[in-house]
Amino acid sequence: MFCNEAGASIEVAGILENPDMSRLDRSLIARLPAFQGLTPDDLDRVLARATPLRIAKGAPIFECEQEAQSFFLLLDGHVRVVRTTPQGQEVIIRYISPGELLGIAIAVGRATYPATAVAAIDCVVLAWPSQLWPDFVAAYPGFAGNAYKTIGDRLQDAHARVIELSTAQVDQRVALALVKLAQQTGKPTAEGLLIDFPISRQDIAEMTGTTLHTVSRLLTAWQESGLVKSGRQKVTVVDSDRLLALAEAAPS
Amino acid sequence: MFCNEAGASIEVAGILENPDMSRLDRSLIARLPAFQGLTPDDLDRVLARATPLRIAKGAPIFECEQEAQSFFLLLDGHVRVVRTTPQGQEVIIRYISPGELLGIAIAVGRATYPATAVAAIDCVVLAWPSQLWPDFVAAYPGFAGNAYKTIGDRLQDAHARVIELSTAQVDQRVALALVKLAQQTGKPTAEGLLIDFPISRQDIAEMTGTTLHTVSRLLTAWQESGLVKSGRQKVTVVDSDRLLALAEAAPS
DNA sequence: CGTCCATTTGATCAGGGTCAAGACGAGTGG
DNA sequence: CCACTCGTCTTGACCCTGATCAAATGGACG
Repeated sequence: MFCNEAGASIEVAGILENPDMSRLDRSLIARLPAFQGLTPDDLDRVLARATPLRIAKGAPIFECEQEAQSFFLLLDGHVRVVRTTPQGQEVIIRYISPGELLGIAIAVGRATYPATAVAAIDCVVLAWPSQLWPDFVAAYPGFAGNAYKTIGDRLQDAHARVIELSTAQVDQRVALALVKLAQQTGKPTAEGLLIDFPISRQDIAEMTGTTLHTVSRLLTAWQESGLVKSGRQKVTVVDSDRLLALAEAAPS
Repeated sequence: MFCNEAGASIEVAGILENPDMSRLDRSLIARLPAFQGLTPDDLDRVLARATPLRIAKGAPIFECEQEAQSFFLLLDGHVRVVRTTPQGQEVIIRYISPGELLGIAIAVGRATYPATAVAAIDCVVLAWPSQLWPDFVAAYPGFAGNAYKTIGDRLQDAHARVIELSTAQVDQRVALALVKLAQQTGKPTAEGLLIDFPISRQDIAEMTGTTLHTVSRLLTAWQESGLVKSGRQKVTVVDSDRLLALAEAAPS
């Protein structure tokens, strides 16, 4: 179960090799928003029920429509949440960063996952069986509250994207998507905020409802004006402010 | 508090005139999904804390960014949930039908409403103070569960719209919006399913991310081919099946 | 009967999708 | 170590969908 097509050869911080992983990162884990308000004892009990999993880059964590047997917390890596249309076009719903919950369909009474989650890079997640959800809600109201807050944020986010797609031009949407990604996952470098996982033009297109061609043209144009710097599956946001201004500007 | 700019002159089923309204519709209310799983006694207690309100057509129930002092249940009428962009463009997030909860920001830990709700026609709602939410969740887990299910459905819906806006053509989006509205609120007539509240071309445009001009052209074209029948602020879906086929067809 | 708002319809045009081709880089197997 | 291949990215040319601009028509309501 810890292996998948490339599982055997992955080298992630040796969490699985350490039988006592939960104690190892306890202090880090305790700090996650998902666990705010839990007593150390409660946290112990919650972590004791979790199964750590390592997911290879490109491997699915769960698939759309599949029975929701577990819910997850991303400890390390980045996850892409995707839906495919009947015609086979993919749309990226969101990227998940370390510390976030995912696959929490069970929290809103769904029996199946509404989307597919794929590891954008090698990931480490904690998994809990869905049956535990009602117990967790009853025993650790803080945990449930944080989970519902997450759902509320995502609902808000989804509405924001509906509004964006309805009213903004392609360049604005792409600019905003890059700014958000940079804020969410940006790693500071000499040149600016580097998006911390491989992301192709195609990926950006699937996030913003456009084509890789248009994204490519925009990125080269912005590179020339010093807003971004980009390479193969790599984007660095150089001037976040000007990019954001572009995203919010009236369509000149 | 029961009055607003047009409040005094509205004529809605005389619920407020009846001091005992809750007993009046008890059997109807008990049947709403929001209350499934509550014992009659619990339902009594829940309803005893509710304030019935009458909202005139066009009047707001709550406004975006405003402090979320209450949550609501729509008993009668139809509510349009709207967001306005900084540039002043309006986007219709959804229409609420009788029996649905609204303004449940508090359930996901928000202090303010994320959107504006406006009565599309004269409405009757029940309002509860937000402070009651934690008590309700604790005392009536079924109520909370149903509320979270509602939120899950809306999240699902929002994602569906993101996908639509990202991948479908305007005509498909408009067709799908009409089919959904007809299913949700359609009143059977001799000609087909009549959408049960005044809805303008502009409204449909704001739901689908297009312009009233394009909607107008589509509706006249579809009227000629017998798919719909429409008039001033009025749309009847004549051939739901063919309209749905159009919505799902590959962009020929 | 006049005013206001919703709707229709035509003409124009541009944003951005589609089609096509080539360049570049990275990993693979010989 | 190099040649090959595949996937990503770039760039040009073209054209279509649907927005924009403009104006007229038609109900509804005071």
